[in-house]
Amino acid sequence: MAKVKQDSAQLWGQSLRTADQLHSAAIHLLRRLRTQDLRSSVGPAQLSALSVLVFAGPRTLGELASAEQVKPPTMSRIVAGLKRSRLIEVSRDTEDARRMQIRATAKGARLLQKGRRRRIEYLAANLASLTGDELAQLAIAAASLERVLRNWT
Amino acid sequence: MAKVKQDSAQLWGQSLRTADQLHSAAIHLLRRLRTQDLRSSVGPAQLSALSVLVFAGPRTLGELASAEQVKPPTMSRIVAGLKRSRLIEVSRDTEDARRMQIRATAKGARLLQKGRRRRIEYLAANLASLTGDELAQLAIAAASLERVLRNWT
DNA sequence: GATTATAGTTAGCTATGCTAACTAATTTAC
DNA sequence: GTAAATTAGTTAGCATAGCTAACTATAATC
Repeated sequence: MAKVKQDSAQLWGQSLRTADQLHSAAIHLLRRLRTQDLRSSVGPAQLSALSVLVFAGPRTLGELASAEQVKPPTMSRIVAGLKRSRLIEVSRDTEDARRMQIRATAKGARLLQKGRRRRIEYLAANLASLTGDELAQLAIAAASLERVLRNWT
Repeated sequence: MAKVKQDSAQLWGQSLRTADQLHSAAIHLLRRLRTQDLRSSVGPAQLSALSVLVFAGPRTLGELASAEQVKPPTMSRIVAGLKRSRLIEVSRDTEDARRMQIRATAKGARLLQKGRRRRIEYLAANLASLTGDELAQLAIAAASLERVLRNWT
């Protein structure tokens, strides 16, 4: 019993240390990558909502808000901005006139992919200092992390 | 030559895929963790600047701005907010009266550590779904990533 | 048909980002 | 040793993004 207790305490300790490292690394990583979002004149919240539409398909405003963990009034303004820039199109749901169908336009998809490619190439270029093994481990770890995020409580 | 070329092309391909995963994971991770900051009544930019002061020691406004990759007017307002909440103290540099010496107060350090612990414990709790091996790999990967960030170009 | 619930919007607050233009202090040039 | 240039930070003004509270419009329920 004492053994089990000690083991799980150690595991928790390592979880805490790892969580701390991940937290710090994620903050600093995104801060670096943010510098690549040049003069797109589209803010980060708009880009992030657009990415949901591009990668997960059309959504209602409420679905977008919950995907982005934001309240509806906030998403309402984000959608208004994207619409003004013609990066999305909005129509009424035929079944329920309260709902909106929001979809990315071709222009929106192009803009997103371009910015995303810029960020990712910038990061990939900086991963070049790693060995092949380290890179492979990083890929495995990223997959673990994605699983953790999918199963989040 | 052809062999080398092909190898480095494959390496670049894996770097791109890994970069993409990391990018996505970092975004979603921080979005989750952000939900733990709600009650602190101190915004994310203020918390982040405060963390620099707590972990790296006193700084001038310009140093803080560049550490946070933000322009001086923005940091000026962030500092004003922290000062209003008495989380930092500001004094003039005795050598150069243009400069400010900004340091965290005990209250600031306490608030930061508390919020940080909340975030990290939340993340650590969700890492519990990983096996010990996966957790260990994640820790190694986080260290690699931190090295990449330190050597960033 | 009246009430209740749901989807989004509007109004108004705060925080955070920017640039341009300013003040004040220090350094450099002559 | 003063005038000019540089440096540190602030102020003003604008845009984006987050929130709550209160609203409109549609749908579902009783």
